[in-house]
Amino acid sequence: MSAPLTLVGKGRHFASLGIREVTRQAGVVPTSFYRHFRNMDDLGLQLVDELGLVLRRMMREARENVLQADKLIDESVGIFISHAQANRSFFLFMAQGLAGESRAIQEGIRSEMRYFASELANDLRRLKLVDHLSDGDLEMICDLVVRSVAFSLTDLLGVSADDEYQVEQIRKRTTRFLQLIFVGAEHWDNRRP
Amino acid sequence: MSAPLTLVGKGRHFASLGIREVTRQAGVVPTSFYRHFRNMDDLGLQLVDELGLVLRRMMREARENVLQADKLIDESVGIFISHAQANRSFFLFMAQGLAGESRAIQEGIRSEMRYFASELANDLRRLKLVDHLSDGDLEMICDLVVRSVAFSLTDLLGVSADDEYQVEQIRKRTTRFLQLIFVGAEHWDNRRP
DNA sequence: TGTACATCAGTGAACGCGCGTTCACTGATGTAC
DNA sequence: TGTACATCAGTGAACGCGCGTTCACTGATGTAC
Repeated sequence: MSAPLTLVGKGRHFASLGIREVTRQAGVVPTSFYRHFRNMDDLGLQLVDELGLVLRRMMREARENVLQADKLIDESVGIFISHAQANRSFFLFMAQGLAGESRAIQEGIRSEMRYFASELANDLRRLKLVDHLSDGDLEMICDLVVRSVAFSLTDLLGVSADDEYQVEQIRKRTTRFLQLIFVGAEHWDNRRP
Repeated sequence: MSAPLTLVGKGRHFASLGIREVTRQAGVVPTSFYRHFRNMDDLGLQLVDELGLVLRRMMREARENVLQADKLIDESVGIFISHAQANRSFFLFMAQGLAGESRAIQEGIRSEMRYFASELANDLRRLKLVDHLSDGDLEMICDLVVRSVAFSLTDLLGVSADDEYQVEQIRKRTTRFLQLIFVGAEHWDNRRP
């Protein structure tokens, strides 16, 4: 299962991978593929499941480390970036899958993102940071946050992992995006009386 | 050149298209491909150029139709959605290319988005809506706007074009995203004194 | 403890097929004199 | 106006190759008695 990720990490698109290619990378005969997966789509879906685990691990780490509310954004973005670097191939796969060929994979990734957004909403409620917002508005705001971060992900995956200057730029920019969104959230109820 | 777009419109991923497949769709013998393009990447780059034209046309229409500042968001989102529907395949190609195989295509699409963001910044300046923002902050905000809209695009392309209910949901949601961002923009200077 | 059997990941040969790319070609259209 | 030539999109046959998938197989590991 790590073979396709390796190939994706090397710049290939998941949609263009073939069974022989994947098994070759895995150092195994093509026939073995069918012992584990019905076809490439099936493989993709299993990768989405594993992606879910990676995201949950990331979320847990964020929860453990973000203690003060005022550092929330900075810390979270930092954790996100370090996880994205550590699981580059996984996140590349995720970015590709969002506009991918298989509707099922697309849906899987979307649903991971929705889950992520709803967990974020829970956390913000728990921290009592968003008492003035309705559930619907909070959900919308968390969705926007997750999307912005996901888009930053594609920036991050576009630059070399050890280009520290660029990575730092992306970190700063993402942080500012989130700050802006939260400034909007603070003043949101004024707009919808 | 419209043949690959047709295939993308049918749910295929550009990265998985072959020369024979494209020429077959175009109703032409495979050899003819080489009269026009060196390879699939070359084709992709030419599509990016054409995509630029589509975006510019959309921008022009938005400029002509958005006269009152208070309707700016509603109108722009409406125009965006109708163009996205009218050029579905083009925008699918764009969404795919962002995480695609070819670095050159990726860069091309990114640069279109940057151009779009900077034009938006100009327009907002011209309308005197953002006098309190520094150039850097304005640029950041416009970037976030463009990204949010681009992400909504992938939502839109995921639903059937004639599912009016879903399209309307996406329209509303995108509008709210932008409203939130602009509320944040209004109060932004408070945060960075 | 030893024997018999089930399970299952991986093997290797074989298949027919569609792929990208080459080549010399045709035939329509535009250009020069 | 008519003739000669250049340009260029499209043709069709051919090539070698890698693809997905099938099949009967091997050999290691776990389980039952």
